[in-house]
Amino acid sequence: MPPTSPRAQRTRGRIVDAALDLFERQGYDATTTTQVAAAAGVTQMTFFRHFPTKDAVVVSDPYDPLIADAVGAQPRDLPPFERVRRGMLAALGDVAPADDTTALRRVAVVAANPRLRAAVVLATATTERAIADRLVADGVPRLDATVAAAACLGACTAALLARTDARVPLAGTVARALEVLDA
Amino acid sequence: MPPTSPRAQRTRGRIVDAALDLFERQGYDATTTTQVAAAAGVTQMTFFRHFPTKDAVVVSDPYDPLIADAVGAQPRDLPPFERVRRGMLAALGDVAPADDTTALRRVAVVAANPRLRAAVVLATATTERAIADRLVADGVPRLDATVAAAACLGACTAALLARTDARVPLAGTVARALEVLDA
DNA sequence: ACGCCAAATGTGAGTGACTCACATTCGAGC
DNA sequence: GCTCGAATGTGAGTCACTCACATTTGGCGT
Repeated sequence: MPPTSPRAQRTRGRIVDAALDLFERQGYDATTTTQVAAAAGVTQMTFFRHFPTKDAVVVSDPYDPLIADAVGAQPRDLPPFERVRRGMLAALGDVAPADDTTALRRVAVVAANPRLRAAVVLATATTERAIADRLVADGVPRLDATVAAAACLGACTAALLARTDARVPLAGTVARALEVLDA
Repeated sequence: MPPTSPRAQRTRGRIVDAALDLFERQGYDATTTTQVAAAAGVTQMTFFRHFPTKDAVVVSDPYDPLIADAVGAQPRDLPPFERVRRGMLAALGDVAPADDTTALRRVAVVAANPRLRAAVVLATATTERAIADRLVADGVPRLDATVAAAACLGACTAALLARTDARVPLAGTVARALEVLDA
C-alpha cells in the first residue's frame, strides 16, 4: 500500500533515519510524528502515507515465508514444538541481516519502550500464523501448532529485547534462546 | 492509583459491564470511551480515572506472585524451561477462576482484536519478569530465565486466544498448551 | 532536452484517546 | 445535620491518525 517508486523509497529512507535519530536522542514517546516528518523534510501526512502507524517505523519483519519453509523442511515425525525449534534455528543463517547496524538501532529503541514491545508482538503474529499453517498442513492440530510457534517466537523476541551484551550478534542471541528450549 | 472506596468499586463495575456489553455488540474499535462512560452513567474523565487506557477494561492479570512461587517450588536441578513449564501447570489450580463468565467474555473480546492481543502481551510482561527473577535468584542466567518464561507464557496466551471449543474450560486449554511443550 | 501524466506530496479540517487544572458533589463518621 | 475528603464533573488542550481535494514533482517517451 505505501508508495514504491524510487523517489518514494528515498523519502521512506529519510523518514526512517530521522525517526531513529530523534527516538534515540529524545525518546520515542517524547517525539511526535510531526517532528519526525519535519526532520525528514516532509509533512505529517506523508509520514502516514509511508507508515500506517508511528510504531511501524521501527517495527517490521518480512521473514515469515523463509521461516515457515524451514519449519516445513524438518522431519515430520518430530513433535511439533521440536520441529518449530529446529526450523527456526535452520532459518537463522538466511535471515541474518547483513546491514546489522540499522537493525541494532531498532532493537535498542524497541527494547526501551513497552508500547513498542507490544507492537513487535503484534507484528510477529503474522509469522506465528505462517508457521502454524505449515504445521497444520501436515496434520498437526491447530492448537498445538499455534502453541509451538508462539513459544519459539516468544522466546526469540524476549531474548532480543533482554540482551545486554552488545558484542554478541543478533543471530547469536536468537540461537542461544532456542537452545534454552531444548529439553 | 485508581479509586478504591466502595462507591468507586461500584462505578468501576458498571464501567466494566457497560464496556463488555458495547464491545460485544458493536466491536471494540467502533466503541468510543465516551460511549462506554455514558452507558455507565459517568463522564469520559471518570472512565480514565479508573482505567489508564481503553485497553485496561478488558486486560488485567494479577496472577504474577502465585505463578512465580509455583515455579520456584519446582526441583532446582531441572533445566529452567522445564521448571517454568511444570511450575505453571502446578499453579493452574490456584489461579483457576471458579465462576468466571466475565473472564470468558474478556477472552472473546480480546481474541477478536489485534491491538487488544498486543495489550495482553504487554500485561504479561510483568508476569514474565516475576518468573524470570525467581529463576535468576537460583543462579539461572538472566537470558535463559527470560526466554524460558517468555516461551511458556507465549504458549498459554496463544492457546487462550486461539481456542475455538467453548466447552473446554480456560484452565484445560492452558494445560493442553503446556503439554505441547513437553519434549 | 522537453513536456506529459500519473504518482507523490501538501492543505485543512476533523475524530478519538488521553491529560491537566480547577470547580463541584457526594457519602461516611462525628 | 455537618464536615471534610474522596469521587466526579467541566473545559480546554495535545497528539496519533484519517479524509477529500488541490498541487507539484520526477521518470518516461519522443
